[in-house]
Amino acid sequence: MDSASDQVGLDHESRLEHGDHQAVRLWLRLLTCTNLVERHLRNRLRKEFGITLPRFDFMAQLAREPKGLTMGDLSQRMMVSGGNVSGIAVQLEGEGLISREPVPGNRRAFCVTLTRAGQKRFAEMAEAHEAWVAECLGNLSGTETEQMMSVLKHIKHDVGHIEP
Amino acid sequence: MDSASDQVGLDHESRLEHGDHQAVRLWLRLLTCTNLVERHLRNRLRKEFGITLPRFDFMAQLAREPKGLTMGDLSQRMMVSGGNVSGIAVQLEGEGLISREPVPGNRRAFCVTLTRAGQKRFAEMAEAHEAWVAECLGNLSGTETEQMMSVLKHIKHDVGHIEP
DNA sequence: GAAAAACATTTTATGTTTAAAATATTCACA
DNA sequence: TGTGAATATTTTAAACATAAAATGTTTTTC
Repeated sequence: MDSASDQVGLDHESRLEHGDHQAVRLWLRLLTCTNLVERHLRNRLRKEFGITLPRFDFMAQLAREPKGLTMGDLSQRMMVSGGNVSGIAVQLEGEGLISREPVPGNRRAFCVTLTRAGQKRFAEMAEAHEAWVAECLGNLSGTETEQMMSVLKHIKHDVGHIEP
Repeated sequence: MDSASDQVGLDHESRLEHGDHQAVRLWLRLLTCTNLVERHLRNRLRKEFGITLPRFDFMAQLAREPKGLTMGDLSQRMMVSGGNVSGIAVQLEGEGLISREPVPGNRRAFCVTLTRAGQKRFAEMAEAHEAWVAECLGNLSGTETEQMMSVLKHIKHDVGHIEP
C-alpha cells in the first residue's frame, strides 16, 4: 500500500495524459508547487496576523525602501495593476500602517512609506514569514537550491523575450 | 551597458536584502517566474479564445476524464475553493460547454462532463495552449527540465507534510 | 507660450477568489 | 431506527484584480 508520503493527492498534474509534452508537464508541476506554497503562506498570515498576502507584499516592498516608493513603483514591483495598489493603499493607510505624502517637485506622485507602527508590525510578520518559507523550501540541498535558482533564471529570461 | 536581456526589471525579488535567507530568495524567484508564465498564458487565452484561465483549467480537467468529475473533484484538482468552481460551472453550463447531471445513488453530487461542443472547443484551445507553454518552458535543456521536475517533486513532498 | 503628448494616480465597472455560513443528503452506529 | 457526524454543493460577503476612463500634472514640441 502507498505510504502517506505518496498520497500527494490530485492537483493540476492530474490533467496530464501519457505523451503530453514535457514542457506542459513541467509547467503544471511548477504551478502546483507555487500554489501549494502560496496557499500555505496565505493561510498562515491570515491566521497568525490577520493580514492578506497582497497587503503583506505591499508592506514588504516598503520595508526595504525606507525612503519610500511611489504608487507606480509598487505596482511594478508587486506585478499588479495600478488600480489594485491604489485600493490596498487606502486600506493600509486607514489602519495607520503606511503614510502617503506628496513628493516635493512632483504633484502627481505620492511617496508611500511605512509608518512607525507599520515598521514594527512588519518586522514581527517578516520573521515568522521567513520561517514559514524555510519550512517549505528549506529542506532542499545546496545543489537543489542552486539548480532551481539557475533554471528559474533561465525561464524568466525566456519568458521576458516572447513577443506580446 | 546592459543588454536588453538583462533588463528584467523590478519584481518580487526586489524585496530582497543582502543576507536574506536562501529559501526566501528562492521562493520569490519561484513566485515571479510562475506569475510571469501564468500571466502570459492568461493573456493569450483571453485574446485568442476569449476564455479565462480558470475556465480553461476547468475544461482541461474534464477533457481527460470522459466519465466526468464531481464538483468536489474539480475543486480539488484545480486547487481552488468549492464556491469558485460552482461559479465557473454556472457560466460554462450557460455557454453549453459542460453539462451537469445527477449521480445515480447520490443526490448530493453532480457529474460534470464536457458536451460535444465543449470537447471540440477544448481541443482547439489545448493545441495552442501547449505551444504557448513550450514557448515559455521549451527552451530548457533536458538536464534543466529533469532537475526542475526533481526538485519540484521534492518541494511538493515537503509542503505536503507540514502540519496545518 | 500654447497645444499635444506623456505621466501618475484614482475611479469605475466587471469579474475572480476566498472563507464561512447555509442547505441538503448520506453515512456511522449505538 | 434515529441521532449526530460527515459529505457535496451553493450562497454570501469581503478582498483582490484587471482594463479602461477620468483627473490632474509635467514635459515636449512646434
